[in-house]
Amino acid sequence: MTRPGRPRSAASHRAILDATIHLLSEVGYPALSIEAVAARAGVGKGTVYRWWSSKAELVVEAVHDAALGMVAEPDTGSLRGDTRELVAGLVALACSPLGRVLEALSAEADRNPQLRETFDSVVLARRQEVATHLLDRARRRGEARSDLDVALVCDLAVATVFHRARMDPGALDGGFVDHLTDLLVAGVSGDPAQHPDRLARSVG
Amino acid sequence: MTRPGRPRSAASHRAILDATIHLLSEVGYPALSIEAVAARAGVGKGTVYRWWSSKAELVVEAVHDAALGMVAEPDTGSLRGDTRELVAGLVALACSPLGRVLEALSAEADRNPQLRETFDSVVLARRQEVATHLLDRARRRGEARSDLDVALVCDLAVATVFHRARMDPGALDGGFVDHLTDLLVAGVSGDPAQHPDRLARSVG
Amino acid sequence: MTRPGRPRSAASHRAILDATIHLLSEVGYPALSIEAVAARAGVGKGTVYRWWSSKAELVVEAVHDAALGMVAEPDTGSLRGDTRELVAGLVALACSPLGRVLEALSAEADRNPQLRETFDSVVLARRQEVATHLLDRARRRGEARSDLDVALVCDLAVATVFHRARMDPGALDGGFVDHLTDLLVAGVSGDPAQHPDRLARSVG
Amino acid sequence: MTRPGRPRSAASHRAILDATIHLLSEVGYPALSIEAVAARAGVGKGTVYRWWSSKAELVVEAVHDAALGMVAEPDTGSLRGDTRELVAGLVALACSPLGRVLEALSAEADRNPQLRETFDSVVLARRQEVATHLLDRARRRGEARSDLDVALVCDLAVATVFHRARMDPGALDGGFVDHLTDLLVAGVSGDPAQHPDRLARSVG
DNA sequence: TCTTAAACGAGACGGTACGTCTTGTCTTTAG
DNA sequence: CTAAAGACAAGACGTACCGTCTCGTTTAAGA
Repeated sequence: MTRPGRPRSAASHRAILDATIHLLSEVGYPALSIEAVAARAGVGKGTVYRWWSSKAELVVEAVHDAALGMVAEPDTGSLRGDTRELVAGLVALACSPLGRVLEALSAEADRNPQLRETFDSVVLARRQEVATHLLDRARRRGEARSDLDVALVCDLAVATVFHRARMDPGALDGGFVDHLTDLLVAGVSGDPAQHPDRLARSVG
Repeated sequence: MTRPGRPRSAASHRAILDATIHLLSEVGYPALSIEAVAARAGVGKGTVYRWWSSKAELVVEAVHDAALGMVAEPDTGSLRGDTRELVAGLVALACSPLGRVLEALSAEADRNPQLRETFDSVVLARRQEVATHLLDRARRRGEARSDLDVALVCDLAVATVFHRARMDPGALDGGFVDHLTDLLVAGVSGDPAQHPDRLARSVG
Repeated sequence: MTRPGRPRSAASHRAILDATIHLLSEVGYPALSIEAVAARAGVGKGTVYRWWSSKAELVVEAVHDAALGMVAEPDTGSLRGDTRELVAGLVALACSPLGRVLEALSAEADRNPQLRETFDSVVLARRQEVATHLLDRARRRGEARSDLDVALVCDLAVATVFHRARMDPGALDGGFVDHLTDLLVAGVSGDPAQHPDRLARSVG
Repeated sequence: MTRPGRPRSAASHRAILDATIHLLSEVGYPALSIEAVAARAGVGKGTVYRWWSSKAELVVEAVHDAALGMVAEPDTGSLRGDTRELVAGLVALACSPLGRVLEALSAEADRNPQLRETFDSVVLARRQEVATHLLDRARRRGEARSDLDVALVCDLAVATVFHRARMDPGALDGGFVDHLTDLLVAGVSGDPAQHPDRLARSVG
């Protein structure tokens, strides 16, 4: 027993999500208009409004849809190798068409919790998971400190890559990946005992 | 010998810049409208358009005007102390009203080079200078590696602070400052010899 | 031997025609929507469109359906009596629910020949027939001129009644019927010889 | 001391009224859209809405504006001559572009009192005035009955002309004018004493 | 003082996009 | 094969601003 009436058109649904992603990457979030999405998708405005009640809702679904399965789990055997791959993956993402969309999203994140959550789940969450495993392995090999804030390390990497992508996209080359990897590995493996305050604390 | 006619009204000028900063911090860059600036400043729209030909130009001047002399040079005697103060200063900036404006600016930076340059000169340039001195002193004390990319370290700090301010403003507390300082200090002082490539290079 | 498949629903057919008439009398022709007809008839939109290809076609059938046998043939023995009854019948029609529908129809007649024809056949044709007989009898009694344009006299009566119904429905009372009858009878029985041109013609 | 701000643009005002009249004559009242008026006038929608709050209001002004000084006062010396000129004037009006507009207006009159009033004041009022003078003169010459309802006579003429214009525009020729004049003159000059009822009444 | 001319406030202008509504058509499942 | 349901493309609705423009008024320097 199904609902009567004409079912939702899969073609329209797809066309709208695609148009949204393309327009987002071209004009950014604030300049994205539902009218333009409908026109680009070859669809009536009503069809968009029927299924998504706001621009944010539409963007959220479009981004989730576009970002399915985009993080691989690196396991090269060394902290440096794994980190480099994670950073390289981030750079690849930031440089992809979806990257421009995500930049726009993060830019809007402080004004719309829905978008913040989307950026978080698409860019950060999976990477934190991956990074957690990565650091566990590293710790077992004695390559990493045990008092790390994984979320902070992830934010460090993500923020820096997206910041650079925004401020100087040309600089996102292999050298950048190397240097950032260096800093992260050093930070992650650095002996906290070097620090007098922490030394004092751990002694006391 | 001055131009004939009524001179520019200093009061209007000030009122417009102030209104711009306030509105920027309230609604962000994309939603900032000249109409609203004019209304808030108690000024005709034409007066704004007479002196600034675009929203970007207006924002650039307003931000520069608001950001005069906001970075102190820390010198605590230790890398960790100096770093902590730098980070704390960044957090303070990001949490200030101007901080919200700058966030918005950095968000828009990938669409407008003029804004990128402004963010760069107001937030990054002076801090890179400060960080350079800070690291020089640290190196002289043997606390820092000698092969550091200062710009990258600065970007790391700035990007992370502003990223957190965007994604989770509540988390910008003392603990955050500590952890970020830890990571930066570890990264900056970390032994590059741990890296096989660099090891090979230093050996060869 | 019947056609295969589900037969046309007589109930739907009736409900649609009735809904059409009621809505026509309420909102008029231009504001009549197939959607509203379907809703009022408790029927799917498609069912209406299946059987009538346009609003005009639907209205034409509905009006013909509603107007079956509505003109009686007066024969009171005098021109005045017959005329009064004809006019009274027109006023009754114009005041009836169907009258409002016909007004709307005549209003739209200049944009749609199909509607013109319907108005003509429902309102005018039968009345011209009646009026022809009426005037024949009058002429035989010496009450009417012999050079009358029957169609014009009919139009005069119909147009005036419907015009008044539109412009001032409250004025369609017995006095109005009297006065209009007066004018028509006078016009119909008036001596054409008063007219110099016609005088000249009849002399020559 | 005048109002501050830019004054209303006379050109836009004119263009909007003209566009309204032209579109009315092309598509009729119900199909007239403010959007189309604005486009045709080369004007923003907002400018139309700023000065007229509804379609009806706009149409009312446009029609009044277009109808300034369109009724001449005939005085040929005879009832027939004056009547013929009045009828001919009506036919000319109904055949003019404004005529199509007025037809549309009268069609809508039963749904909108504002439009009724406009049709009345533009088409009827001035003609009733003229007809009153015309009949006064005729009565002084003994050409007309003294118990006439001038408004009814006017309605008769106006309704018939507009009815014909709607139902059969091609028939609005000189012959039509002649026949209608005949009937009107006969009706107006017909001896009411011929009528037994009235005779009885006047006797009693 | 009087003249001059730019700067000013106000706000109308031509536009564009909004989100809502209704149109007639199309496409499904149920009967 | 019809009926009902309802999704669809299209486009007008009236609103809200956009950035430009055109007014009458204000204001200070130069004559």
